[in-house]
Amino acid sequence: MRLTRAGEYAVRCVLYLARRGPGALVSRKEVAEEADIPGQFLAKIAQQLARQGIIEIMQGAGGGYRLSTDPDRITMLEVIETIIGEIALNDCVLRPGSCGNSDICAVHRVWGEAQARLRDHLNGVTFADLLAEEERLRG
Amino acid sequence: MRLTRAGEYAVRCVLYLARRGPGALVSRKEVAEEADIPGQFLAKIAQQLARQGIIEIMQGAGGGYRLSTDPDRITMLEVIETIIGEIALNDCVLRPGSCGNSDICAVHRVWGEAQARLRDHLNGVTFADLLAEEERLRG
DNA sequence: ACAAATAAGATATGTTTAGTCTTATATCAA
DNA sequence: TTGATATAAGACTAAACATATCTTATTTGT
Ligand code: SF4
Ligand code: SF4
Repeated sequence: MRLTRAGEYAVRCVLYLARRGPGALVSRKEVAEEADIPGQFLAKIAQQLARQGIIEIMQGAGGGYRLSTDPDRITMLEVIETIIGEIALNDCVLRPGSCGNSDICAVHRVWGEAQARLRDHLNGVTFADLLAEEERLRG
Repeated sequence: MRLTRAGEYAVRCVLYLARRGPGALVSRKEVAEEADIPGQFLAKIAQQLARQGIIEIMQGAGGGYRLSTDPDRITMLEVIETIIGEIALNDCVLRPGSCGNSDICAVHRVWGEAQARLRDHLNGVTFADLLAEEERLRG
């Protein structure tokens, strides 16, 4: 895998929305400025998050973004994989056909297990957890 | 992180050398053909592995590559990081200065822990383990 | 001296990333 | 119903990176 800039921005965006409260409708401009994300780039990312159902986008004057569900039901894995696709440490894990050896390859198994552990770990972290940790760090 | 093609080739190269026996001197041509690696590209990768002390390169006629130590003392992490640099899930983990928030950022901690776990896991797999697993799969 | 083999640097080539630009569409409010 | 505000969607661009290959030099054994 590789966390691209877009993936990092997606996490920042969702975290900022979570921080503003579950129901808050926040303009793209505000998110972009406060979370330090290039505005137009954020637009692309938000559209992907919306397609995935993680956020809702309101168009037109007074529009903006809001979370479509509670922060404790959104995990880091979801947000990241929405943007960069399924996390894969080696291509052969995602597409076993890409290497003819994959069914008898010992290395393949190592990648598979490492990937599974990483995904499980990230899937265990919700944005509610992140908010709570932020509180702890601040206070 | 991201396992590049070069990283994958490095693992294949070391695994092939381990398979041929710890002391065996194997020509680049043989490694390239048997492990399915473009010859000149393998040369570059081998040079990096040699600089790191993982393999030894003998120049001149009758030259080639050999492991410089036992397969049970070479881990996947070592080989991979020799080629692609330290595994990093997010840039801020490797270079905290790259994001001003890193010391108060809850997300940062998640990346840090995930990265540590992944590296530990890969550091626990030696090429002797891989050879043993290959035996098990074959037999 | 010659042949075999790797070293090292320069040079493509293709893909991905990161971001911008432009035009269209939706919404609110006067 | 018109204008201002805001996002949608797709085309486009520039830079970085990955994946090699080519060329010339150097090393080594016979
Ligand atoms: S050799 Fe093994 S690890 Fe490498 S690509 Fe093929 S299956 Fe995957
Ligand atoms: S916001 Fe947090 S996770 Fe993102 S780059 Fe900065 S420190 Fe790292």
